[in-house]
Amino acid sequence: MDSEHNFFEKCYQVARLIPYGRVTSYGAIATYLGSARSARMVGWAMNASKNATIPAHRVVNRKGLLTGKQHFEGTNLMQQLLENEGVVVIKNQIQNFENVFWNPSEELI
DNA sequence: CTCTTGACTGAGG
DNA sequence: GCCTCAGCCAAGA
Repeated sequence: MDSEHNFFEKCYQVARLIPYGRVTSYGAIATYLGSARSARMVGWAMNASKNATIPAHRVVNRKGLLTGKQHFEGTNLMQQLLENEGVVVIKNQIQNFENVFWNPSEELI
């Protein structure tokens, strides 16, 4: 119902498709969904994703900054999760961001 | 219906 | 490179 192909559902699906040890940006997801200007909606969807099993910690802003870490438990849980996957994070900033960046519009078909 | 908020992004100074 | 402003779209009060 309800539009199984909602913006929300799409966000969730893409988020689930993010490979292990990779990260992407809100804008990249929004662009892949066809709404490049709706990056905020992606983040907002992620907020609602708390009730779903989604690796939201793999989604950061275009700078590779963990802007959403504040929404996780604790203050460095998001960083811990990323480092656990091999992603180097220093002070909420993903190191070697270009290398771990995963673009759904390019790598996903 | 109107106003505010928000896990964003790009352009301008 | 950093700070600020404007655009964007959806949900809640």
